[in-house]
Amino acid sequence: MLIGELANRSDVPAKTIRYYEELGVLPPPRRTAGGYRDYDDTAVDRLGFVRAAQAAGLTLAQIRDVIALREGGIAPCSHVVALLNEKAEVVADQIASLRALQRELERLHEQARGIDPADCDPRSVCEVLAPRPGPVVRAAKE
Amino acid sequence: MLIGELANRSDVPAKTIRYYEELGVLPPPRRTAGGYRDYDDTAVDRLGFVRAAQAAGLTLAQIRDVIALREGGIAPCSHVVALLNEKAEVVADQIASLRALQRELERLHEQARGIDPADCDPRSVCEVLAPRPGPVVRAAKE
DNA sequence: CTTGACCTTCCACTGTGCTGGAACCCTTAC
DNA sequence: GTAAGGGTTCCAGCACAGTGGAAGGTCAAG
Repeated sequence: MLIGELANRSDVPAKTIRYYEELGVLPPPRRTAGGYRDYDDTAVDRLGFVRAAQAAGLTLAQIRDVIALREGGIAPCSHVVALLNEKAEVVADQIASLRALQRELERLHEQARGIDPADCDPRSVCEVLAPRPGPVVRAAKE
Repeated sequence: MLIGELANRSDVPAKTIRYYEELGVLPPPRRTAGGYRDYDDTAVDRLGFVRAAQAAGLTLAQIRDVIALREGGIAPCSHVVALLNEKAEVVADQIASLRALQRELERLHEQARGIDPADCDPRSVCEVLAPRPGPVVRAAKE
């Protein structure tokens, strides 16, 4: 099957499929006489795996490594479990930061209630955002 | 004061200060005869505001716009409140996605318990990540 | 023989907030 | 005069997962 059909069947854009190949997430398929990529059905399974792994929050680099283990003849299960645990920690941290930010936003909301724009000292730009309490919390990333 | 002193006093790297100027977050200061940036004390306040606004999760572009209002003689308070509300919504969504991801990770953890690597069909790469239920949840971004 | 759909490669760009480095100028002390 | 320690500009790149577009090759139908 050509790349367009694979794209349709897997619901992954052809452009992305080529990108995955470049990253090593998808093995280079054989080519037709004309130089077109020619996939077999396992490519559909593979893309399904990639989607499942992304849904679990793995990066393409991690997914590539998992696949490399499998291609090297090693069942990657324990490696995958370790990745999932790692990810679970990261997610917990992210949730914690976001919750802290949520609290900060609530505080600012409260604070805004008590402010008359006319009282606002232009030097502070806007007192609604006046910094106050303890450790500064940066917005969570990723 | 020169940029280095401002950097020390505000705890923002000189490089970052120049970057903020380029973005329009900091007004271009006057220059010394030798071409050095020469700041007054208001620059320290301004950087304090930027940090507070970042702590509330605003982007530099949003911060720039808030500052532009203030420089245009308009008290930006109501605009800021709107931004904070917007941000609060985004944060709530992010927390929801991360929690969904957390549940998915727990599910996979459970699932992994019942799997013997030897049973794993290489076609699926690793059954620990076998997709299962309904809507696929992508990892939260930002 | 040409049109159109499909495929190929390659390079650049997106958003976000910086950071690093090169090559060069200014100021002060020695 | 020269060295150190500021400062200046501009260009490049980081992570991340793609996306857009140009220039061109392949293949089947009309």
